[in-house]
Amino acid sequence: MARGSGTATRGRILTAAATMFAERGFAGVTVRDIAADAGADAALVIRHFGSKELLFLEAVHSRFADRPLDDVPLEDLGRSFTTSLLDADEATRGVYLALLRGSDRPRIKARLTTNHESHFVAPLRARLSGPDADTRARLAGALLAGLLYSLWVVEDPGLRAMDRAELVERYGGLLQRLLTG
Amino acid sequence: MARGSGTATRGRILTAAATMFAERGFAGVTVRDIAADAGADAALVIRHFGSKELLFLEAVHSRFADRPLDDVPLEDLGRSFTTSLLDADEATRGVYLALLRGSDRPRIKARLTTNHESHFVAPLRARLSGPDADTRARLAGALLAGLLYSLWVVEDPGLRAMDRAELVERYGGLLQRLLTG
DNA sequence: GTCTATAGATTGATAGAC
DNA sequence: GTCTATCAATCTATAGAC
Repeated sequence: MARGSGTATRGRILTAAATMFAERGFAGVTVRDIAADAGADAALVIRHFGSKELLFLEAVHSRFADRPLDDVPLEDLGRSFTTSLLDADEATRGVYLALLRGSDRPRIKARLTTNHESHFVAPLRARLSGPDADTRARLAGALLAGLLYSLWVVEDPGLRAMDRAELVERYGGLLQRLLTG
Repeated sequence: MARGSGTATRGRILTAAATMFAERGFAGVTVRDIAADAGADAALVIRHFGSKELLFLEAVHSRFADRPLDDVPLEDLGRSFTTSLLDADEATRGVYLALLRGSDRPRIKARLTTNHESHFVAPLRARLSGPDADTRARLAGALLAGLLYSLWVVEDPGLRAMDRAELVERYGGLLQRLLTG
């Protein structure tokens, strides 16, 4: 067992925490809930991770596809990235919502910010060039975040009912125009 | 005093609640806090409003400018709407964040959804025509929400540091292209 | 209408035995 | 490393006197 990886119980707690936080958010889960799910004791959870918030930060990791964009032609980037976001699985959505709704806590907000940067802005900027590459990537990040926000947080019924291919074509097309004007 | 408006105390509770919820969010304020700020008793707060959540829903109203768009030429709509959002005051931002972070509660999420519809989508759709007016308005709503999300929730430092006029020009210009392609 | 008092439940976190 | 027991501090909401 690797150094610092702790016991099997620690691993079970981490797994339980990741699942439950993604399903019910930070406030919706108690330390006791996690302990019960992991077949352990509440005191042990705190002993291993220090606090509920530290456990949250350690357990919850965004899982947006790491780098599915390297092989994509530059002119397909907008639609391709949009597609990959729409294909995000339930757990990924859950983590996103948990971070969002827990963002009144400074450390959770900080995590949300770095996630936004590393998952949305950075991958796009890496494919762009020119003096305003950073600006375009950030504007594109805002654009993409708006789509997820509308679909997953607000749950705009009109957007949800929209044909997926048309959504990719129109929103992804708009993104593409921003990236390679 | 108008029928149903209740007492002066009721009004003070409502005012205190609106202010404090906007500043600290739903979870960050207790009924006791509100009562103390209103110079009343916690029990009275519940007696008047039934529950903390009902008080929240009654006290918190989004204040995005109601309809500043009717006099705006159609070709300036994108930049104009973007500008008005960037000019939102502190209290408006607070309400938006409180709704967002409280959206794990079904009734608060419902409020967020209707606010999104009435403040972002509906005003734009009212100015559009054609068979896909509704679709374009909803996509535009997502776009705008993404900007607020990036600036106010994620607080993307790159976007925050950006020149305001350039932000309006680029993001508002993109919105304009979506509205009147 | 307003208050005191308190129920009643839950929470995160700690102390200390084993 | 794991558990029992419990602290100590919340919180929302209610009952009932005035």
